[in-house]
Amino acid sequence: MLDIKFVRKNPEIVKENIRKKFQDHKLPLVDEVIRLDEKIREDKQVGDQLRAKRNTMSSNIGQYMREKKIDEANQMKAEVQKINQELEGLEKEEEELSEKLKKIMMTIPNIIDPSVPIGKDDSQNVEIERFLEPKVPDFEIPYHVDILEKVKGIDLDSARKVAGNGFYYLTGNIARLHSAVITYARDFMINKGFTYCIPPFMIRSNVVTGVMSFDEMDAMMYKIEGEDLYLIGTSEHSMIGKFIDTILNKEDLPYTLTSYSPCFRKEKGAHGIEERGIYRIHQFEKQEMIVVCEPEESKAWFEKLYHYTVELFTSMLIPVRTLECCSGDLADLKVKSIDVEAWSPRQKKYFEVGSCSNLGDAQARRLGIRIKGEKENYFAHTLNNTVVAPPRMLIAFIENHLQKDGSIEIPEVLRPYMGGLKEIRP
RNA sequence: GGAGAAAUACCCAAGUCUGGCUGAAGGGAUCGGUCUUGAAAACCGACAGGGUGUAACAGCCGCGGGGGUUCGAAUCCCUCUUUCUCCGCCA
Repeated sequence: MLDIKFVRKNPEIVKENIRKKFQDHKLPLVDEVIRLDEKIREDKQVGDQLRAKRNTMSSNIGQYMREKKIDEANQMKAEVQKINQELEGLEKEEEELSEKLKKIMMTIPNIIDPSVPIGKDDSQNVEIERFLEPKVPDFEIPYHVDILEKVKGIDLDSARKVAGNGFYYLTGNIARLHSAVITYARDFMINKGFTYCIPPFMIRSNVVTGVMSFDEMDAMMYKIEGEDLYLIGTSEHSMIGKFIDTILNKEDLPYTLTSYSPCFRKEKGAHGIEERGIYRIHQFEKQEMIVVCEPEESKAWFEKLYHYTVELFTSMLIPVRTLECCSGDLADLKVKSIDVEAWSPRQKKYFEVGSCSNLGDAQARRLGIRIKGEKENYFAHTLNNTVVAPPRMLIAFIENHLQKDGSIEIPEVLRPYMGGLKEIRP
C-alpha cells in the first residue's frame, strides 16, 4: 500500500510502475484515487468547520443552562440539530469515499526496486547465482515418495484415511530427519543473532485481513468453526501481527526474529504430478525469519536474509540457486523478491524451497507499524524469508543425498541432531 | 465454562456515581534550555497518536475497539476485546 501523499505528488511514477508490472488495466485507478482523495479532503474541511461550530454552540448551551436561559438554550439546540443533519450526510459520504479509496489503494502495486528485472510473468524471472554444483548421478533417482517409502519413512495411505489427501505420516528416521532439519535451522538462525520465537498457530480475523486480501484468505486459510480464529498459513502472519498498530523505539530496532510453526493451507487449485507427494500439502512445518527495520536498512537486510537460506542449504550440501522475481511476477505489496531454489537431480531442474521478500513500508503502512522519530513518526520496513520448510526441502534432500544402494546420506552438520546417524538405510 | 472488578497518553494517576469553565488535572520518566569548570539540584519549556488546511495562527478526530442516547459523552446505555480476583474443569 502506497502513501496517498506520494500518489498525489507523483502520479506519473505510480503509473510508470504499474506499466512496469504489466497491469495497464489499473492505470485509470491512479486518477480515480487522486479524485477521491481530493473530494475526501474537501468533505473533511467542510465537516471540520461544522463540527467546530457545533462544539462552540454546545458549550454555549451549557452556559445558557447554567444561567437558566432556557429559551436561548432551546433555540440553539434546534440550530445544532440542523448542523447535525448536515453533518450526518457528509460524514457518511466521507466514510464511503474513504473506504473506496482504501480498497483501490490496496490494489495499486508498491513501487518496485529499480534493480528488479522487467518481465511479464514467472517465465522471465532471472537466475542470479548458483551455489554448489547441480549433479545428476549415474543411477536413476526415483520419485521422492518412492524413495521415502523404501526407507519406511512415509505413510500416505493411512494419512489419506485419517485426514485425506494432502497430509502425511512421516515415520522413523525420516520423521527424525524432519525434526533435525527444523532444529538445525533454528540453531543456525539463533547463531546469526536472531531471536527464536514460537508464535500462536491461530490468529483472529482482524489480523488475517490485515496481512492478506480476502481472496488470498479464502484460498489459503482454514477457519475454526464457531470461533473468530484462523489457522496460520505461515508464522509470518502471527509474527507480523505482533507489530500491528505499534510505535517502535529506534533503539529496539532492528527486530530480527526467527519463528517456528506448523503451517496450514487449503491450497485451492493445486494439481499436477509435481504438486503431489509432499511437495504441496495442507499441513507442513516451517522455520521462518522476519525483520522489522529502519527504512534505509531494508536493502542490506534483504541481501543478508536470502544468503542465510543459501548458506543453510549449502551447509547441508544441497545445490541451490537464487532466482529473482521479475516485475510482472512480483506480488503487489513487494519491492523486491528472490526465491531460493533447490536442485532436483530427478527433474534436472531447480524448484522453489524458499522465498525472500522486501515489502518496503507497504506492509507497515497497512498495519500501522511505525517508528518513533525525532519529530515525526514514520513507517518501518518489513522483510520476511523462509529459513526452511522441511517437507518440501526433504524432497531436495533425499534426491541429492540418495546413494546407489538406496540409502540416504546424512550430511555432517545434521548428524548431531540425528544421534550420530550417518545414513538412513532401506 | 460460572461470578465479580477493571481498562485514561511512555509509566503512575485524578475525573466516571451527579454529562457542560476537563478541547483530560497532577506526578514520574524522557528531550530541549537557564544556571554550573562539569554534574546534581532548582527553575523554564516540549511531551500519546492521526488527519486537514495555512505565509503564519488556528481548527478537527482521539480516554481499550465498535455502535447508540444527547444540543453536548472519558462520564449514561449496548456490544466486543483484554487484564485481574474467585469458583469449576484440564494437560
